[in-house]
Amino acid sequence: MRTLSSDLKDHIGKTVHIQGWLHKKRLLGGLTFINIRDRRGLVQVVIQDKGEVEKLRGMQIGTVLAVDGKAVEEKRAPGGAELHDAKVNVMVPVTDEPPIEIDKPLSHKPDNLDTLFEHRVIGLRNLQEKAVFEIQATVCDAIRGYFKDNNFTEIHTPKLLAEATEGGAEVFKLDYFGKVATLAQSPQFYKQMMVGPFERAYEIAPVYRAEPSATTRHMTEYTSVDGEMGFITLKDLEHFLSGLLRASVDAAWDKHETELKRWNATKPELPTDIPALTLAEVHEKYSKATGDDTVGEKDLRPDEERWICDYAKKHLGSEAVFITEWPASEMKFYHKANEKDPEIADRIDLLFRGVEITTGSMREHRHAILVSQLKELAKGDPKDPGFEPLLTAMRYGMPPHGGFGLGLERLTEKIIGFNNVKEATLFPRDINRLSP
RNA sequence: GGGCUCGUAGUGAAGAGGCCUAUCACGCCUCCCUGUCACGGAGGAGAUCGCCGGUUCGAAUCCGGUCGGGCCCGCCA
Repeated sequence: MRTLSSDLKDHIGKTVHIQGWLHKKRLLGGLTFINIRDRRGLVQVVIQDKGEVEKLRGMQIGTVLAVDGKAVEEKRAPGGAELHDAKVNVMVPVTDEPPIEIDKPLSHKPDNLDTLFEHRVIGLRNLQEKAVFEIQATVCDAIRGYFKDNNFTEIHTPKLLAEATEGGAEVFKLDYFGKVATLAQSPQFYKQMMVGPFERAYEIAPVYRAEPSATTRHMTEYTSVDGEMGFITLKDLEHFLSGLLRASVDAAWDKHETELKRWNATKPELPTDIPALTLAEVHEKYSKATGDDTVGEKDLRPDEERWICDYAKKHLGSEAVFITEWPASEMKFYHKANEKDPEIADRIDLLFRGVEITTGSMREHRHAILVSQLKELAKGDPKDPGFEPLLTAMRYGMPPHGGFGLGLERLTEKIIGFNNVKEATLFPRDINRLSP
């Protein structure tokens, strides 16, 4: 029976069998300490028998070991317990020296990120590095829980599509048995259609963007958290997103405070209702403060996103901020213009610690208006197989509805306090990286 | 796609015309060490300074090209 590192203290005085990876060797002459890593953490093994130590000669970090020994309470040991009288069995010997060291923090300096990703397979064995993805898994769990608590149904939509549809982002094209298929840039139309059957639906899945962007915010493949709900208003969406962000952050801090502090993370300040500013207000404040005139611009500059987040932290008591009242002239064809002011789109962006993590909007659910917006804004053909199903949904009854897309890696990045989204991505994909 | 910037042992860094036969730390190998936990100590191996060309008596160092990173902008989320 295998005992896990975390359970050693429950077996004091007993002989136990542990299995894991050699994580660290410390040879002190007559006394040798080794750390063994398993899925729960590390266990310290003390070896005095020269013959047992000799079995580890030439064995590199990463060697897979099984060790039998006696669990002993020991104040001087990490975790308060350790293994004595160890009998070592090398299950899988490793004699090649690892390309990077994993028992100390890996360099996350921008210049060294390439090395970090090149040796990702080994680097993730570093406890601090793998914690990034344990935190991400917790965030993902929290998001699922929040959706579930709000009566959403999880869906899985196709990533292979017939046409380039949404407009905006470039899509990847690929050969599909002689036809051209595209990779989904978002589950946008499918999640909207699924409001019909489910009223509330969500998906957490990869999406693909063929934009040749080389920034700290962009990848060609990322994990999109998509939600869509019927019978709501833009204000409802705002509340929902406030709750979603707080649930994510709280779960991460409840479960991983130690790891987050090791990354020098601070718990973000987030009020119950995240403050909202209009796009015009942001331009005005930014222009006044920096002397860089952005008034009248139809989007936010990256520097404005950073600046307004600093502003919100200092003056609004929040490290996240909603941006509202976007120009209707720039909206996607499936967005809905504001009923009272048709110059404004019912769209809302959520900025968190300097980056946009979410875009949400009300969708145009009235068939006739959607058809005309499709023709005018996207120059699209309603008969196109890429658009036709969405229009069918509207034709046969869709309530006012809205939804959002959230970048899981950007959220994780900013919870931990990284500056590059790729640091929060297991195996990042960008314009020049396809491997590992 | 544009601008700026960086490529030096396995990893991280120093060196900015001759002090370089290239320095340091970690890792690796050998030896010493019984409470380490980024253990400590002694010794050793490991780099044609990304690549190609040029300037110069002399290039890791200057110039041009090239390849590969990074950051910002654009595009986008």
